[in-house]
Amino acid sequence: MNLETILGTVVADAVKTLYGLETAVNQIQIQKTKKEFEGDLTVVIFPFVKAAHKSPEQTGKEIGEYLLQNNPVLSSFNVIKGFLNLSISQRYWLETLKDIHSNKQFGITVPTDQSDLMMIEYSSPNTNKPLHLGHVRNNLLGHSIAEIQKANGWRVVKTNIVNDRGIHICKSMLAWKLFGNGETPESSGLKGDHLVGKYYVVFDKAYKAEIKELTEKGLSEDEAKKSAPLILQAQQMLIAWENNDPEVRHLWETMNGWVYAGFDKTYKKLGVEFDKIYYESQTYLEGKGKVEEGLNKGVFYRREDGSVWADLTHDGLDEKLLLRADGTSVYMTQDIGTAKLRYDDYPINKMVYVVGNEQNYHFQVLSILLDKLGFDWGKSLVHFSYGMVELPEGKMKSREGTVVDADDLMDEMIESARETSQELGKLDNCTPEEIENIVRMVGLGALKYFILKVDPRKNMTFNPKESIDFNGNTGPFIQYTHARIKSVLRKAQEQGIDFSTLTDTQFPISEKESYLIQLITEFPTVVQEAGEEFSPALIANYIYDLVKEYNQFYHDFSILKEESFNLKQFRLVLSESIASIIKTGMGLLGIEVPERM
RNA sequence: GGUCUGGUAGCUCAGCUGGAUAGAGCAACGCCCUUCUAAGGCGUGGGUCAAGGGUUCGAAUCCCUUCCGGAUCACCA
Repeated sequence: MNLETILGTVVADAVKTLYGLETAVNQIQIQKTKKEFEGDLTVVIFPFVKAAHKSPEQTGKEIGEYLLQNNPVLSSFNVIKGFLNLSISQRYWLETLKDIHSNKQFGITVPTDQSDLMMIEYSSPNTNKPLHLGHVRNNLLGHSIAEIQKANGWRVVKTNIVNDRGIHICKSMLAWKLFGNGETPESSGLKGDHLVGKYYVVFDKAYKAEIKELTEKGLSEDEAKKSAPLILQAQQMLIAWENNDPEVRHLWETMNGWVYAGFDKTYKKLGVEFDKIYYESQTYLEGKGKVEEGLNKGVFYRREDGSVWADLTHDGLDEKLLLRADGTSVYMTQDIGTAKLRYDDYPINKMVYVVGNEQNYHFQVLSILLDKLGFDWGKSLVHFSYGMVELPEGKMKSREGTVVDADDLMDEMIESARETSQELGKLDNCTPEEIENIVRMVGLGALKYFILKVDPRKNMTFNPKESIDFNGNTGPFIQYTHARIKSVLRKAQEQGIDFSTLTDTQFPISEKESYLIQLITEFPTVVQEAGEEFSPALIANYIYDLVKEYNQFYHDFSILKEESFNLKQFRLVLSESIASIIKTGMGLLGIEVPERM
């Protein structure tokens, strides 16, 4: 039970005893005391003044007296306006720190075999172009939220549904066939996904040229788009693919193979991975059966042309197509099928889709459809809907070449980390392997933190002209603090100082120090909230606050030169506890922290 | 047009389940390395919290209206 709850209970008692007012504990407002006032926690008194028939100051004083007498954890209080500021005894803080320091799993709930299972779908790339910054946000959020849910006691299965078929894939294939001259990743030196992406762009250019030619001949824009030879060929290729044409299938397998090899490298560098990968080419026919079933049950209906629809007007939505007139399936049909497959494969208690907010409508519909089809988990699926990454000029567009490439961006970040390290002379005593590792951690740390610190639901802006910072509220700032603490701890160890625990817990500490312990105690709540709200940003911002406070402490107090053994030991234990939270917390964001930098 | 969503410092963002004088970082300017890592610390300047109204002892936060962005409403995925 945390301190707020303990105090809340006593406050409720106080109000009842003093004024006869029944109050639920969770109705009592207890917040951290603002820095400019004395105290650790503050009770808001205004809600009780009516029952007390006294001034806020007088009421606060009476409640304060009661608390002081009935809870040994408190050392003093003061009342300012309607705010009762409580000071917690230093002994309590020291005992708390001692407990936390000895708890290797502090803030983390480890799942067991009996824990509920959460499946998290993320990444979900198309195999016709390389990953860009938008995908990076998706992957980082997906990976991080998986780590956070694990830390909240869930068994987690991370899954990826690869969109490996369709007309867009055929476009790249066709362009390669027509203009590629047999180019391969080996012959070109290009990463496979980039090579295929190149031909996607080639297709688009050639296609646009054909459209232009046709419109100049008098066709309308629409007609030109539909009758351009290239698009007709691509459509034929798709049909050939669906008919298992050996040549087309072979080309498809070859080019997708290149893309997967490229994706693997990108995923590995980003530090994300999957437990189970589904391929749309294997699942896209699933779901038709379910739609037929719904049709028979009368949940869906068939139009004269043979297409199948769901009428969602009673749910405040439109009508939705589920099968085309020719009987082929659409996106929604596939998602129904994929969902069914997954529930056949795993005992899923909760399904989470990490997909951009542009698909809010799709998932709203999917949830309703699954529910109508009788899946009891349909209603409870979670669409973890995140915002777009925008450039200062607006949206990124693949075809217009305004995308920020994932591989390029990671490489640039690592290179600027290298430059900064060299300028500062930080890594002069390290081996080349160590340097490589640190520079990678720092560069990627900066990128990941930059993305994860913002509220996932909101759109965010990325300006490629301004490099991502290494100072201030950044990943490297946090990593640096961790490295500094580790450095002090190494020195303490060399000097043979014992900081395995707190020998004594009865000596005075400063306000800054007790405040740091208070911050530490908030970590489990933050992890829990991050899980409930699906927000890695909560963890990022918490770690930043903790680290900022610690740096002030580090600047103002000396640790190893402190003469009092109790204080020296305490500061080491405090520092080690904070380093541990930094490491755990950053781990939940998928960010590594170096031992030195 | 319907639905959803956002508007906080020059820029990027916190704060939003109502509480004290709205916070950080970047950018600008100034100070601090003979002391545990200066990727650090301290300070200065910078705000009609889009606008107006309402509820309340109290509103950036809740409600309504308006203005300005973004997404979506495909027999694309």
